[in-house]
Amino acid sequence: MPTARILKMPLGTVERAAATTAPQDVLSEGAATFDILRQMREDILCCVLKPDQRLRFGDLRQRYKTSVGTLREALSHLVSEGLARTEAGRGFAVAPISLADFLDLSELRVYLETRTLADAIRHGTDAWEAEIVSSYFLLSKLAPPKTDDPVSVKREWGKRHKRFHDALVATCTSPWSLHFRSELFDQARRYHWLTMIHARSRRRNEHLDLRDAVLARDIDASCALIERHIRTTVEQAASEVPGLTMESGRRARRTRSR
Amino acid sequence: MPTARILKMPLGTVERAAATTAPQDVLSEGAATFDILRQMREDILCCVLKPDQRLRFGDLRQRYKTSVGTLREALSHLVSEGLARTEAGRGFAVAPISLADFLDLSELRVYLETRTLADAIRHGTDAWEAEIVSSYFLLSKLAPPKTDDPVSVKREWGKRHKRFHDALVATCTSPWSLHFRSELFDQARRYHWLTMIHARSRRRNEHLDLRDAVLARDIDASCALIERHIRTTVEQAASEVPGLTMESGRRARRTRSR
DNA sequence: AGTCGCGAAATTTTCGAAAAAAAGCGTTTT
DNA sequence: AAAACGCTTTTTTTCGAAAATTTCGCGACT
Repeated sequence: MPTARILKMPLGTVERAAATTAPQDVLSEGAATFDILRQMREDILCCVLKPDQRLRFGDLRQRYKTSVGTLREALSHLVSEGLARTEAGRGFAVAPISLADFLDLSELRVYLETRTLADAIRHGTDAWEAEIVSSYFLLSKLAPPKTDDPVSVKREWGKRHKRFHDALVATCTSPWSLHFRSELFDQARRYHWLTMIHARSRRRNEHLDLRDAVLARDIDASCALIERHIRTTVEQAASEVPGLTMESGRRARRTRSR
Repeated sequence: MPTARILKMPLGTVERAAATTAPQDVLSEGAATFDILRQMREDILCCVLKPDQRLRFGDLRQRYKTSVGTLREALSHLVSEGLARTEAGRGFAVAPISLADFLDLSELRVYLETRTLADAIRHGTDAWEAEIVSSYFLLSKLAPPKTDDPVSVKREWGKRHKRFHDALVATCTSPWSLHFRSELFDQARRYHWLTMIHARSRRRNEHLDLRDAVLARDIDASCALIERHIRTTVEQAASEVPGLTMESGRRARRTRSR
């Protein structure tokens, strides 16, 4: 069973806490390419590289201090993950965002998050609970970042946020579900930064409620909470950030027409 | 079964716009890298490159007549698709197969196939029906390949089989669902060749039944058919091909110890 | 016997330059 | 004025060799 490995994993490691046993998440941890890939992924997720932004090799080479080949391989991965696009002969660009896309992926997310969470609760262990407690604690020590917070703060919060959510579903027995869940979670992260900019009073204790429901092994309550967690964010985005989310569609068309 | 509830669940409300742009299926059709990628994918899907087989650059370079960089990029993609694995410094290998994996991915497939099919039927058009008729016709002209059929025959049948199934869900309005469905469909293809080897009398008209149910716009019947289509194959594999499906686990270990 | 170490061979990873393709631009043509 | 052409510049794509790493084989040591 793949879960066995998760359980043995030391809980202190901040980096790759969970989801490592999924079918193909692991590229090759030690390689330099992997570092570049991770950096670029973070930059896209945190919107340092903005949607629809063109990714020229000249710039990238300078930014990441590496060769074209390595970059190309990393970009290739990002395309597969849906974080970048490429057209023959026209290089790469950050994947666009749109309200339609956010709605679509959130809909699937609800299914995958509830499915994996329910299964994880059924197969929960002590180590699983411990990692949930631990990762929640780390998350709670950081306030959700505001618009003008430096990127490093956003990055760190994003990391802890992901770690917490990964911890919740870590004991799910379906590697494929976990894999797709993780991919969609990352996709959603891009939209989160946009909604946060406009979010006035942050709804407070959703993560705490979630943690407690999960630790109480209450499947129905947990799934209901995570479903609302996702749906609330979508609705917020749909109503509060219409300008930004629609903007990318225009920009995408402009790029193509030129 | 939870699937009954799933069938009635309508998809998100506002996905019309998203229907046109798939998330990331298209790499870059014109490029040479894309050709190599497609060739390698086919070779893995048809088990010309066998599960757990190591993919050395020397051999690959000769086989596909291309450079290391290009190969690396293609392999990189295959890893993302879950058709290959890689470990830092140890190169690439074809992804292993196992009964557990087949069971897991089939379970998710049932959900994604029924979800996309139901939505596609709701949004069906004349062109959609025409392509279903056409692709079914092409599929029906070829008998399902036997064990000793040449690879080219298997390849062609596989191509038509995929085209038919793609046609069924073509008008689904959820790009993400379509994307994941397609990925899992390809994964399942690898297992199909193994089960076919042992399948005695091929159950005949499943595709025809499916076609007619879909054209009649009967969502419940269509979904029930495709669900059984998937489940039957899994059960067949589980009971009839225990030796083969279990073998890969051993082989994987052997490769590593070597 | 087992294993530890060390050099040789095989293999992977990284790199930047050459080739190919696209974009930009000014001039000419309709 | 808009389209068409040919030129230069920019950017992408492809390639194979150099560097780094792992694997293998063999002899010495515990």
